[in-house]
Formats: sequence, structure tokens, C-alpha cells
Amino acid sequence: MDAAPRHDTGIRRRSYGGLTEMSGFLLSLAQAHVYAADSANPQIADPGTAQISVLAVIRANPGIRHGELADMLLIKLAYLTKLLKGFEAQGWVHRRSNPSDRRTVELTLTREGEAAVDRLLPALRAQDARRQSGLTPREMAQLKRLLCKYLDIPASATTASGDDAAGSG
Amino acid sequence: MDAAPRHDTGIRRRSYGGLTEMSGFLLSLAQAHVYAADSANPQIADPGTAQISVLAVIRANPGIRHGELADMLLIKLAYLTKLLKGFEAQGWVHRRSNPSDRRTVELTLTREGEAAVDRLLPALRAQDARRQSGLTPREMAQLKRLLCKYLDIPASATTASGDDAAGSG
DNA sequence: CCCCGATCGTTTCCATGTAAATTTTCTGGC
DNA sequence: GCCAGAAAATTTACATGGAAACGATCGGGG
Repeated sequence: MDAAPRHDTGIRRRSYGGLTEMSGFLLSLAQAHVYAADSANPQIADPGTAQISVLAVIRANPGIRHGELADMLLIKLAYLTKLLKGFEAQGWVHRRSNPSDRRTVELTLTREGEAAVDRLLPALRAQDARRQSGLTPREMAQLKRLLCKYLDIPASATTASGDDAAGSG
Repeated sequence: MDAAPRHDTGIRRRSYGGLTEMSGFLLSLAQAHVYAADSANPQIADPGTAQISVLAVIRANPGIRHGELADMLLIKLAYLTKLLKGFEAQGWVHRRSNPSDRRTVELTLTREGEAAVDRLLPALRAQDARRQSGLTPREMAQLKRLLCKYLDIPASATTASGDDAAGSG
């Protein structure tokens, strides 16, 4: 992992030149850190974290539309279309045209898709839990709370897994 | 006039399906949020935030090598090579071969490169300052502190505002 | 010296994600 | 019914960034 400097001409203190005062820079760096760790985990690298997120949201919101999904995950419809094509080819997602508005498509997971989420999401959770860096559990909780507020999303909207309208149709 | 949904079948509470419990997901979302805002700012969208970061670090560390730079910014050497080629074409960066180790290259900014940083970095800072979301200044400072600790980098040695009294609770 | 392994930078190819334009459908005014 | 405008999804072209393989150089052992 860490190798000693082989021909170092002296300790050189490298500086970020003030970049670390900017939240945007720190978030980019943190996200890169997460990406590196996630893509090194073969359990979740295959579909990728972005794809797992899409599947998880579809499962939590059966019948969701493309636009809502893109809006929640801050990705563009164009890219979502590509992802969903892949998912359909995999047999994980079903697209049903909405008869009351034929522009829209309602997304649901197939049986196989649910099985995939059951396999992938725990692996992703485990990966995330393993990544507690140097933060204490309390600091990690604080970080999550601040990020939720930053993003203007409920801090733990789904912790209680509200089974609203589950399987009612 | 209200832009009310015209044919909504009812208020649908969309859920993230437990994703918001994961720090990695929140960081991805936050970074996407930042990216969207930054790329909408014509003052900094032209070279892009990643490029500005590279220039800022070269300026803060004249003579830095490719590998050190990639290591600090958590990007790969392969991509850094592309960026530096662009910078050289722009006349912003100078590469000097190190005579004591001819594999390595020492990077410095040209006069024009320094001018570019002088123009771009303040714009980036302003963009960042403008993005205080729903967080209070105190919460934003706390977020930065936690991210620095998360990344294991010194927490803004040059922070202008005083240290907070929050402590580590 | 020459070979061999390690390190540094580059090149090539590929995955990820966006922007702009297009298609289809819904809504409202005539 | 028909046309104009808005909204939802798709397609096409492109930018951003990584993975793997490569060439060049250093350093140590025969």
C-alpha cells in the first residue's frame, strides 16, 4: 500500500491552494473517494452504484415515471433511457404505458429485478458501512444529516419502510 | 396561474427506498447538485471545475509531478495527461523534464496560466459561496470540517472565518 | 555491462453522463 | 375537428473520466 519515497529530494508539503475551503471541491473529492472504493468491490461493481440506485427507487415507488426518477436522482432523462433499456434487456424492469396519459410510462421491477435488488442493495449497504473513514459514528450521522439538508430531502423518509399500497393491485 | 398537475391521480409520496441512509449515495447526489449549478455558470463552465482545481494545485505547488497531482485530486494519471495536454496547448502550463529522473516531469504555470487562475478561482469561490443551500453558515462550516476529516486532509488551514465552538460533541 | 522488476507517464479503448434536437402525446383556443 | 404550445420520452452527438496495456526510465543483481 504505502511505499517509502524512493528518491525523494526532501519532504515537500503539498497544498491544495485554498480549494479545500470550497464545499463543492470537497464534495467532488469525497465522491471520487467513494467511487474508487465502490468500483473496487466486485459485488457491486458489475451493475454499478448508479444503476443500483435506480432499481432501488423503482422498487420503493412502483409505477414511477421516468421524469420523476431522473428528478430524484439528479440525472438526465437521456441517460435514464439508456439505463432502462439495459434493465429491460436484463429482464429487471417492466415498462407499462399509462392509458390515461400515453406519453408516460410506468416503471416496475420484475420478479428478477426484485431479486437483483435483494442481492445488490445489502452489498451496497455493507460497502457503505465499511467506509466509516476516520469519522466517529456520531460524526457520520451528522454528515448524513447535513447532506440531506443540503439536498433538501427528508433526513430519513424511508427508514420505517412504509408499506403504502404495497402489492395492492 | 397555478401550474397544478392536470391529471394527477393523487399525491404520491416518492421515496428513496433507504438509499438516503448511505453516505455514498448522499455524496453522489450532492456532487451532482454542485455539478449542475457549476456548469450553468458561464464564468467557470468553460474550462470546468476539475481543470480549475488542477491549475490551482499546480500554482500552489510549483514543480509538482503528475503522480502527486493525480494522487491529491483523486484522478487518474491517464486523465491528467489529457488535461495537461490541453493546458499546454492553451499555453497555461509548462512541463520541464527533471534531469535527475528523466521519467518525471515538473509542472509549473506560465504567466498566462497564473492570469487564468487569477480570473477563474475567484469566480469559483463566488459560485461556491452563493450555494449555501438551506444550510446555515455554521452548518456549512461543520459540513466542510466533516468532509475534510472524511477525506483525511487538513481542514482548511487557511479558513478565513474563525473556528467554531461546536467541538466534536 | 545486461537483464529483470518497479515506477512514471502516455496511449487506446470503453463506461458514464450531458446537451440539443426529434417524436409522440396531451391540453387549450378557435 | 384542427392548429399552436407544453410536456414526456427518445435519439444523436459529444464531453468527462477510468481500466488496461504500452513505452521509457531507474535501480539492483548476475
